[in-house]
Order: sequence, then structure tokens, then C-alpha cells
Amino acid sequence: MPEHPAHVAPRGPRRIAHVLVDSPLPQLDRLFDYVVPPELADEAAPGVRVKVPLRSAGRVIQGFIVALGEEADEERALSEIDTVVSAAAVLPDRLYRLARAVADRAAGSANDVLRLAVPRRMVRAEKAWLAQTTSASAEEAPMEASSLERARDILGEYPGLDDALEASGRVALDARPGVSGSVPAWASLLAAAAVARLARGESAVIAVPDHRDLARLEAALAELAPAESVVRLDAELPAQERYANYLRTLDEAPVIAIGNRSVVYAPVTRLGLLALWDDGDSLFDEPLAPYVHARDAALVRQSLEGGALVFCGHSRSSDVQRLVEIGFLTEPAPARRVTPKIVLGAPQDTPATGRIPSAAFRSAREAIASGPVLVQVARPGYAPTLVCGECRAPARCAHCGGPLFAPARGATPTCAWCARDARGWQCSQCEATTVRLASSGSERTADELGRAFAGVRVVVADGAHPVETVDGSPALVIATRGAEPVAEGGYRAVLLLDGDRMLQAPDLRIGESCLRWWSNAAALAAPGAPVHLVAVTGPVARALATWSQPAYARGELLERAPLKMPPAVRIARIEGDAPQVDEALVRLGADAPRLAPDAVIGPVPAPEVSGRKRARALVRFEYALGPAVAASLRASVVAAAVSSRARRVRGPAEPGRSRPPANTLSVRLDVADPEL
DNA sequence: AGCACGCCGACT
DNA sequence: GTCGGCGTGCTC
Repeated sequence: MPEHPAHVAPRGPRRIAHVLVDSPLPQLDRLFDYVVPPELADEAAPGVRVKVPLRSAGRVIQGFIVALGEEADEERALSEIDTVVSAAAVLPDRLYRLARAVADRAAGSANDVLRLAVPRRMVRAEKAWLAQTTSASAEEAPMEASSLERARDILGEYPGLDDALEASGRVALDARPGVSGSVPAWASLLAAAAVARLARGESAVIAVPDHRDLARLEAALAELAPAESVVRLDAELPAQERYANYLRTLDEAPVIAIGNRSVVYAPVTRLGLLALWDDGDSLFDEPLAPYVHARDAALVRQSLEGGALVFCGHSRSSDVQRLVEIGFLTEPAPARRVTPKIVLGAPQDTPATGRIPSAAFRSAREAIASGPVLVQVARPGYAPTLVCGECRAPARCAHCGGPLFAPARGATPTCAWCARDARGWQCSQCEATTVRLASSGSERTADELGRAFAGVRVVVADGAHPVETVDGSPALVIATRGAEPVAEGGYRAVLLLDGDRMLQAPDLRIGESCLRWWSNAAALAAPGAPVHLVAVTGPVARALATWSQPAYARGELLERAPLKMPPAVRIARIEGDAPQVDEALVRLGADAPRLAPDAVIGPVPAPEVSGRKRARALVRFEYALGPAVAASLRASVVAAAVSSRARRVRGPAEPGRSRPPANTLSVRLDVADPEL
């Protein structure tokens, strides 16, 4: 029994709150302990927002109580919690653990992950939620027996899938091509999987790349799931609704949460299914720190919370294929293989009009009598690139040197950078004054085909003019890749036009991307409708023609392994003040001695920031070394942030100019384009 | 980020 | 003998 001085009243153990403070500083990315004062004891529960004193960032800072504890009174000096912001427990323990694990994997801060997961607080929505949870909580939405039966029918197309899902399996699922009504088959499949989990009282989370896919998934769920159980979580929602929906996922009653990349963090209760549609889409690549791809976040989450994990697509990303090959994912096969009818243009097939071979043209002409025909092109606009009419050099803006394009038929060339029109243009190479259209955009294709198919309705769909669906009546639908509308009953013919141009992009993954774009467009065809891939030969064309996307992904992986390119290995990029980059590499050598001798590329000089010499390096590492590499790089980031007095050197040098990054060392894991 | 602590030069 | 420069380190 410890002695107490007479003037201090002996007290029992005190309540302690472990608090995650909301600060961007990497050195504060850990839990801080505070005393819970007796008057806050009722409200200070795990998950609530609090304000706490911290010797920085003003006097008080926002944070979340992550957990509570007790300890003897006199062990150490602690500050008290200042305020409980609201009694709403909006950060459940499972979400904190997920954020922590995802941040650790990416050498980032838990706060940065939580910023993606927890929408901005809206007091009105929060009050409504608090009132509702206390009165009518945990009421389960009734599920119609016929819906569940339909869901089971759909899942039955893949013998073994239901078992795999029940056993919290992890699967790579090749979606059946086709549409029923205006709903693509993939959307019905994922909706059915979600409904099957919901029927067992478990939640589902489904992430899709963009809002058009979200609308399709929503349509599929409308046919199968109780409306009260489907919760949209995406950035397009009004702030109040978004926060209300977030709070809804915290309820005891299971939900189907759908949205774009960050929905993978939705903190639903009893996660039974976590699914990604079309994981090869670059929209799943998170552009905010710590830059974690939704696929990786999903992998981390499934390892923590269990439940089934599904990567579904018409094509196979090399990343998912890697997981298949190491035995992490299984591939449930469909009972009946359904493939679109792909027609590769014969080399001797001469174009009847413009860039369309005669066979494809005939095919379109026959099909258009009975319904819509899809024409996929690479780029929007009229003529996206212009060249000199004489010497064929790219036409450049006289003012800024930017590339010129033609906004419409016969229009004056315009600069793509500065938007000036190039009246009186003259070639800088040969002084000619005429330009030539070097490429066709969707508008020009629509123009040309509209004349060839006189009297037919023409629909143009691209990023700027999105079209969700078209009906089943005859129409020419010209769409840029990725923007294809769904046609009711499927397209009667599909023409994939600019394949050769698309394949030429200087991108490590261009083959994979093209196969994805083409497969997704082909999947919109009606059963038996011809899909013409024009002017492309080689492995990607063969993979499409034989509908063997997994085999193509496998080939990609085999090619990249000896080159040490992702996803065969992981790659980290380190950038910062030259001495700190050097220091980080030294530390890495000590922390991860099993790194290959050629793991580090660089460092090379990077552009100076306010007069400081900067450097950049890449590190290639095996997946097994991930934890060691991430921890080491994180330690370097913290060390650099703590010791950095660089910003003081800056002083009065530049008044209002853009300030250099707060951290003098920045680290990014799993870079998509491994360029120094 | 901010703010306190601490160890050398100029001061009433 | 004291005030205050900013370099260094930490934040419950």
C-alpha cells in the first residue's frame, strides 16, 4: 500500500482514454493517453470525437477515443480530455484497426486513411442518427423469398461459388458477358452475392470504379435487395446524406454498402462479402496519401475481418492473376462458358470508308436494322491531333508550343494547352500553311458514320457527354473507351475502332488496359452479335478473340518477373532532401538485409525545392519483405519530420509563393509507373 | 506545426 | 550577474 502525503486525498484507479489525434504530422501518428475527467465519464466512449490538449497545433486538437483503460493514479502525469465533441461513436474499433493496418502497409498515417473512410461530420445528420439508434435500433429489413431465390439462381451459374462464399473464400471471378434488360450480368452477379450474405444477417461491401458502374449496380440491387438495406457511399452525394449513410453502416442491422474506391473502408457490421468490380481500372488507384489501391485495402481488410473476398471482372488484372498463382485466390468456373463472338479484321480487308474495314462495315449495316450498334473510339472530340499538310510534323501552337486539335468539322485549329485558335498557322518545319487531320475523335467518327448510315439515330457518349443507357431501337452509338452506354438487350454489333492507336500508349500496362477496355465493350453485345476488333493483331487481339483474359494476364506476369516489374515485385519511391534520402537508404539496408543487391535504383537528382538539393530513388522488394521495408521507410519519414529545420532556412526568402512540402522526405509504396 | 528548454554572447 | 539569441527535441 503506497503512502500518500496527508494533503493529497487517496484516489482509486483513474480512467484513461487512448486517443488518436488528428494531425498530419507523422511523428504524432500513434495513440496518446489522457485522463477521463469524472464529468465526461458518461460520454467518453470508444469511437467518439474529442478535443484534447497537445503541446502543439494550438492548445487543443481534435481526435478520436480509440479505447478506454484504467490505471493507478500516480503512475505518470497525464492531461485530461478537454471536451467530448459528440456522443456519437463514429470510429468503431474495427475501422481503427483497418486504418492502422493499411497505413502500416503503405508507410503512411492512420489519419490519412481515416480521412478516406469517415466523411466530414454533419451535425444535423448525426443528431438524427443518435435519436433513431436509441429508439428503433437493429430492425432488420424484411427480405422477400422470391428475391433470395432469384439471387441463388444467379449464383448457381457458378457451381462452387456459393460454397466458396459461405466458407469466406477468396475468389477471382470471371463475369459472364451480356446484359439482361439494361442491367449487365456482372452487376446482377455481385448483387446476388451480396443478397445471399444479407440473408444470413451479414453485410456486403461492393466497390466499382465510377458512377456509371455504380448506377448499374444500384439497378441490379433494386431488383434483388430490400431498398432500406442498400447504402450508397460516394463523393457525389450531398454532404448530409453522405454522412447519414456512413452512420447507417455503423448500425447493427446488416447493409449492402456500394460506392467507389473508398467504400472498401465502410465500417459495416459483420462483413460477409467484400467485392471489387473491374479492379484493373485505374480509378481504384487512390490519389491521396497514403496512395493505397482499393484492391490492397480490400486484401488487408479481408485478412483482418474475414468474410468472402471477390475480384470480379471481364478481364483479369495481372495483380489478381498473381494472387491466383500463389494460390491465394480460387477461380470458380461457370457451368456454361459464354463468350462474345469476336471477329478480327483480316489484314487484306480494305476499308470501305475511312478507317473501317469492309467486313466490319457490312456487319454494322446488317445489324443496325434490328437495334443499336456500338462503335468504340479512342478519343473524344473531332480531330484530337493535327499534323502539317506537307511534312506531317505535329502541328504546334505558335504561342505556347502546345499541340493543335480541330474542335469541329472545318473549324480553326485550336491549341490544347492555351486554347488560343491558330488562325494563320504556319508549320515551323517547312512553312506550309495547311494542316491535316491525323486522328479521329468520337465527333468525327459520328460525322462520318452518320453520313454512311443516313437516317440512323447517332448517339455520342464520352466523358463530357455521359450516356448511361440506350434503348433497343436502331442507333449508332459512338463512345470513347470506358464510356460505353448499356444497350437494352445488348448491342447487335460492336466495332472496336482505334485499337492500334490505343495499344501504342507508352504505358507498362497498356496491353492489360486495352484488353480490359475491349472486353468490357464486347461484354455489352447481344448473344451472338459480332464484335469486330479492327487493325490489331498480336497477343492482346488473340486473348480477346479466344476470350482468355486470365491466360493473357499470366503471360504478362511471366514477362514482368525477370524484369522485376510490378506486380511481380512491389516498388517504393523515396523522394526528398538528398541527405535524407541517403540516410533512408542506409537505414533500409540495415532494417531489411534480405533485400536483393540490385533492389535500389538511384538515388538520382530531383528538381530543387527552394534551393535545396533533392533526390529520388526506387526500391524493388519481394512481398515477404513488405512489412520490414514499410516499417523502415516509415521510421525514416518520422526521423526526417522530427529533425527537419529546413523550413526555417526558408525564412523571408519567398513571401507568398507555394511552400515546400512539410515533410522533407516523402515515401510512396506500390507506385503504378515505376519511373525515376 | 508550435512551444519549451538550454547553452553561449552582450547588456543595465 | 542577467536577458535573450535560436538550435534541439517533444508533444499523453
